[in-house]
Amino acid sequence: MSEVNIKYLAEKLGLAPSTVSRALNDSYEISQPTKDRVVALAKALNYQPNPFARSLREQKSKTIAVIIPERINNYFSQVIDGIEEITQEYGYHLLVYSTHENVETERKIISYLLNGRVDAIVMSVSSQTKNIDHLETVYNKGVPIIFFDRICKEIPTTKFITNDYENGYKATNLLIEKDCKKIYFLLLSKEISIGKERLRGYLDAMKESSLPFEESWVIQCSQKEEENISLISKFLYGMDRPDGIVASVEKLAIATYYAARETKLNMPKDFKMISFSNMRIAGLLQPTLTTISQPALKLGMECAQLLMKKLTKPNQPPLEDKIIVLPSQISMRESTGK
Amino acid sequence: MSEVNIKYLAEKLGLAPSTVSRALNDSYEISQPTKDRVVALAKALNYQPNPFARSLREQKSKTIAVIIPERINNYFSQVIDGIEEITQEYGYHLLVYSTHENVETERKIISYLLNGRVDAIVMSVSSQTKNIDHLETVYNKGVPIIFFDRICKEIPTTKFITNDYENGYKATNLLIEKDCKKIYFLLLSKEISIGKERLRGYLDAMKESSLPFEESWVIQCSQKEEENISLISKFLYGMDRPDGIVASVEKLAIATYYAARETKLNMPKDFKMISFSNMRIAGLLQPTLTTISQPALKLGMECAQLLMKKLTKPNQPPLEDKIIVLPSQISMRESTGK
DNA sequence: AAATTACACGAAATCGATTGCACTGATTGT
DNA sequence: ACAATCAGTGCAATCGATTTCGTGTAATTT
Repeated sequence: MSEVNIKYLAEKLGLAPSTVSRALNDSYEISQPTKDRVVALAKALNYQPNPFARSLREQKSKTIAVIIPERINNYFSQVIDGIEEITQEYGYHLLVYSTHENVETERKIISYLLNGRVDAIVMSVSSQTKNIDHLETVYNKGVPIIFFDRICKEIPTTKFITNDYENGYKATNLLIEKDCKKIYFLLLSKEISIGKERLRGYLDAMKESSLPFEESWVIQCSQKEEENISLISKFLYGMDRPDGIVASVEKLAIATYYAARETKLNMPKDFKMISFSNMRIAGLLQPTLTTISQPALKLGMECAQLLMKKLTKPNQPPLEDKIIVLPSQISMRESTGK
Repeated sequence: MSEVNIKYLAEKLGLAPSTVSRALNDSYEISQPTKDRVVALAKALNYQPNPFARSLREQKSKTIAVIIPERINNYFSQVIDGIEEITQEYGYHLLVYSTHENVETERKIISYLLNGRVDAIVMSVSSQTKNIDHLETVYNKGVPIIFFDRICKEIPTTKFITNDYENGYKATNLLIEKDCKKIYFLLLSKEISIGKERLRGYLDAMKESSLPFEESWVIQCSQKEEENISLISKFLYGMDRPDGIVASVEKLAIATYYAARETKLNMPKDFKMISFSNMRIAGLLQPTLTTISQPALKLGMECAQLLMKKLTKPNQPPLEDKIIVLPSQISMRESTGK
């Protein structure tokens, strides 16, 4: 590829490779005239240092892995945009992987990353993840790891989430205020940390209200769109259907729209819904969807900022074991009634 | 990080590093018993070869760059999913970059990749891209590059697109069949190759019909959502507003929905619309949107397949200079009338 | 018995950049 | 006047894996 290497430059300049290297790195031991000559030639030949030689020597890759459960999801796209915005400034590169919500894939991806290929990992765990051996391995190897959204509490590192408990609570109360008497909660999977928090908010809100509640109102959904639609349709067909639904993730809200269409029920007349979602077009659905949207871009930026500090400044302590909570925003729309 | 290297293994086994390397690579010069011992220990210690040492030596990175204009777009997410599905099997990694439709960013990203960091580039050029020096540099350096969707015709390499001309033509005729008399075309930017093709299809369909046509019906939109909405609203307010709209990209269709709401016009009664789009929820909009959706996943997979062949098989010729066309699919929905 | 050959493995060079140490010539201190 | 200091540069080792070229042994051939 690029035949212009440091040895070639050295030859052209009548200097030693080491001198060229030091000149390019602006070392104090090199005289200004020499530096100027070196830099000039490097620019003229468009010299680009070989990243692998450098990584090998320095034991760092200037690369960060981002692992997400799915790509077709605005939320994750926005988070990555946020991460990239910051890391780009520092000359870092992003390896992006999707687990497709599959733990086995997650394990495999992680195993590829334990050989120094990346300097750090930013991830949102798959909904299937129960056994966290692979995550512990990462931690034990000393690779900085940051979790976001779907975090793994057991690993002592920094995690970023939104105020899920609070919003689960608020969302539920919002439906209660709108006079809903029977509120269901759609859960993607019990393993997801944020699902749990949102559920906890819902449960507490239900408990505090004087409304009835049954365990079976917490609906465990799957990854498969079709299954979810028929599952939701099933209980919407029932005489004892809910008149309020809290969807813990966007795709369940969408499934509910399809189910509503199938069952010919009218939203918000027959039932109201609120969903956690970062869709841009929530305002174009029929009816428009009341959402709780997460500050995805900001979250990505903060993750990256923290990482960059850790990776680029000398003598940084390990990432603190703490959870940073960013506030979400509720947008009232038609699906919860006017 | 990982202290288990080939030298360490060699020591433990009482062998030379070269022997260990050969054993792990299943060289014919190593006896079976020795191979077994080496492989066993490597597995036991969970030995992972250092990717940089290997890349440095072999002059290849097993990494591919994917450059897209924006992340928050299902189409691109699906393409990347497709690419990843194939490249993962071959042990390749994906560096993903977004240009945010900015040529300067595009240039910068490309410049980072010319030092051997990646073995190939798969990209969709930004809508601003006119000057293609940076793309020519890539080509001249011998880095395999594949374009998709928004291609750069001037570079002699393989490009993947969908049958944009044909679909622009079909979409327009579809509106004509639905009795539209005045059909506008929403264009994102004249620089985008696919925009041009879709436009050409529209123009030809208009020409062939007996309908009137004016140059000003091709609306040049920008990247800014707000600007587009007010631009579209403006002509929708006019007395001589269109009764049919072909949106060349998804975001313009969305802007049109907002504009329709603002101007209190009814779709499909007052005007009909068809859009190129890969939205999953086109069927949930009000009215549901008739779309031409591209085979994004498949496109990604075919790109990757071609690349993998080029990169993993010996003595491959350069990527052929040709355009591969994949068929899109039209989904009729309410926005074009029943 | 000498020579060829197959086999199993080791030594050292290589990829390209960085860096600890050594060396030269000039300047400063005593 | 002679040692000590220092700026400016080169030499060689290093990072970890691969690979070229050998080496030594045993088996087989002539």
